[in-house]
Amino acid sequence: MSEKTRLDAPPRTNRKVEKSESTERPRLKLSQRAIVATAADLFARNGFGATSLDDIGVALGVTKGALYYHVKNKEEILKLVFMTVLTVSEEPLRRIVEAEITPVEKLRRAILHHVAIAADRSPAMTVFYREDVHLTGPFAREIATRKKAYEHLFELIITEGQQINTFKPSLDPKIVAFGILGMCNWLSEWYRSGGTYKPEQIAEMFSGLVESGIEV
Amino acid sequence: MSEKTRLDAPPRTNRKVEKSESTERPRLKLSQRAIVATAADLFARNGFGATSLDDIGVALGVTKGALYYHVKNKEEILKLVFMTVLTVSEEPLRRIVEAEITPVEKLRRAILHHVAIAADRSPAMTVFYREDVHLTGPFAREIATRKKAYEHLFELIITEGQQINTFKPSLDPKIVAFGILGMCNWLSEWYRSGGTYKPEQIAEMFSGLVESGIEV
DNA sequence: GCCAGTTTTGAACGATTGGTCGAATTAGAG
DNA sequence: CTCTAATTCGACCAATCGTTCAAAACTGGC
Repeated sequence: MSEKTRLDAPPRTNRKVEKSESTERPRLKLSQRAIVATAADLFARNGFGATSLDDIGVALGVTKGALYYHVKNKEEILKLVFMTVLTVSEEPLRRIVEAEITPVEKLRRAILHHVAIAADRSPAMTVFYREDVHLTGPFAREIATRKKAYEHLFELIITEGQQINTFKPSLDPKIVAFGILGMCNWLSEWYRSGGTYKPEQIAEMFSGLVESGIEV
Repeated sequence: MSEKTRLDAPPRTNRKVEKSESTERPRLKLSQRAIVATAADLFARNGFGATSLDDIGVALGVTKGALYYHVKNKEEILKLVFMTVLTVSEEPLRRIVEAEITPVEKLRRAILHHVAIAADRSPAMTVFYREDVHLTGPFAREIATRKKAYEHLFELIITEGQQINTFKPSLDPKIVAFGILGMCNWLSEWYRSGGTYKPEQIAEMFSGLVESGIEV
């Protein structure tokens, strides 16, 4: 934690609770993978700027100096979080768009795909959309570009559906795409695993809503 | 700016450009209102944790010490940003829900209301949904509560529409409400004033999408 | 049980941060 | 102009930050 702004009455949360006799910490083997996963969690919960390398180290049961053996920078950790999201997102969606199925079916699968990621990889997804401000230089531009490309794939599905007259031609594909993406991305604000619905069920409801609307 | 993490090649953006001969700065009269507005802008662009009080001072043409005459804390600034959002959001939506109009019309107006805020107050809205992590104590809880209440109002509209058989009874109002809110809130990620559409047009497209769907 | 390579420590660094405060400045009323 | 209160300055503080690095600790193969 180590919040930047501390109030008068410092709400210090007790860290390092487990200090039993011999076995000190869980101490899963340190690796770049573990660092990124833990960091994603902390970044999502406390924000990138308010998460110190100390925090990440403590969460892993390790000194912050040790992190630098596996990772170049704090920013590199953030970059790796972004990369994991893109890695699991881009390819599958591309395959859906290129598949030989109806636009309706494409849209359905695309929504399921996106909802599933937003739900299952919730921390990384949250970071992906909240902390892009902290990326700098060429990488920031690359992320922005690939994000746009991803959104464009949704747009393509809409456009295709309009061309074969399955989707209303009056709607602007870009706006519709943004609407759908917003609907799905917002999951990371309210979805908690173990809730009433599983990601597939939510995806189905979203699909139904987008396809035929809410009116009876 | 003053990023916490600096890369090897520091991409320093030139601040303090305007340094003409006599008239030094725009120097609008300093006030709590001005501080909050400027801070909202900076928080939205660079994040709360990465925005220093120095940054806010510079943006206002003032030393950071001066800020403390109008404001107690850095966190109080953040609190005030949150309050401005709630101030313009809650009351109008409540009036819409309580109005004597059809649920369809309520939903239409609610979407317009929400889209307009997300578009017009973009920076504050961005902060509202990105930086809630940095709130602590009772205020954090209050914001969470009022946020939930706001969402619940959307839910109410859906439920009402289902009861008079205008909306499909099969849909879960909560999920639909979250979907609509996500669609609208996502505006702050892509909407830029002066773009192709005005907020009212976007709201209309969203309404049409939600009401009758995308299929022809 | 020794050795080389890998991994972690722990202390230190320079920079920046949010916050404080008395002195200096400004503004307005009389 | 004068006096007072409101406002701002500018220097300062303690804490925390990301980062570095030599030394220590651990590791597996021989």
